[in-house]
Amino acid sequence: MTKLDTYDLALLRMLQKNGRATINDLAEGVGLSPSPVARRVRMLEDAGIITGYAALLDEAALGFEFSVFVSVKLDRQVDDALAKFEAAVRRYPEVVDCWLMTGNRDYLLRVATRGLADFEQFLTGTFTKIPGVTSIESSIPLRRVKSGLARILDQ
Amino acid sequence: MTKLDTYDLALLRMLQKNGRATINDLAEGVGLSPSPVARRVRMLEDAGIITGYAALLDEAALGFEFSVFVSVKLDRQVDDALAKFEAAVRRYPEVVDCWLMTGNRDYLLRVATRGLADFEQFLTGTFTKIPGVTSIESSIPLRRVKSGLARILDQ
DNA sequence: GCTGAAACTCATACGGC
DNA sequence: GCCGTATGAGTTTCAGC
Repeated sequence: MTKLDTYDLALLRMLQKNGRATINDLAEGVGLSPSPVARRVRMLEDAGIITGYAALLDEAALGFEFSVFVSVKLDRQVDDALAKFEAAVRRYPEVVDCWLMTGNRDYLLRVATRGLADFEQFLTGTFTKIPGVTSIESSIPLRRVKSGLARILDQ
Repeated sequence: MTKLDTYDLALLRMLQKNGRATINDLAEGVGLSPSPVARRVRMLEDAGIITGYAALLDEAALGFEFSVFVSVKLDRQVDDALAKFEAAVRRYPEVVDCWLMTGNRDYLLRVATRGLADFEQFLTGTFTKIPGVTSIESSIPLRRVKSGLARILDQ
């Protein structure tokens, strides 16, 4: 991995705020001509620093207003429990985000559904049926205060 | 808010996977000519369903490998504690994500830093100094299993 | 509300510094 | 490694259906 200079960091900051910024926009923003900007952006993509681009969707506007944080503990006895659980989690669209935590086979998930009824159906109908899932604890958020994608670069 | 048809949903799905997909790509994907696709995308933006576009950055590649989930409880006595806390949280680049939870003025945050040392410095040096912050509980994740931005549309 | 074509903007590659 | 130009994509608008 090559070292990033201030131009690269400025480009990342701009692209994090607007992933559809044109090369010309970026060039003007950082004070270079379009050619080196295009080359640098391609470098950042090839180096895996920019992993992709996405449209940001308003979950509430799409009807998925109801998020729940779910804490899950897996049974130590069940073989391949982690692998199977993670595969299932990746498959379910309801699970937006999932982290493996330190400790006792704990996972933290954010599940987004249309409402409490849909959430309950997901939980009892499909989620608890994943082999190895033992205890489940749900926490309900009131409101999202800050929704970052990744750490915003300093300065 | 107008009802979304299957073309709109297909466009959202494509743009969620690739926020830089061209109008021509999208047109081919959904089976329309470029003109109506451009119009529909603009409509989705204007309606606030697409709230923006972002480059997805690899936090680890940028050196922010160390994430911590922080649970915070605010003092009921302190006036404006919530507003001040939220303003601070929005200001700190270390705080990537923050949710107000149901219950007793609880917040759940994800904090991303370069390592344990930086995290400790952030916690003791700046975070605990926010007025009203009483109890803090940290949980350390091992690995991110799924990193969604928003609920992926069904089907 | 879609199609297709024309005008314009943007991206990419290359020669020169 | 950057700049400037030229060529080819991509975008946008408009007339016609």
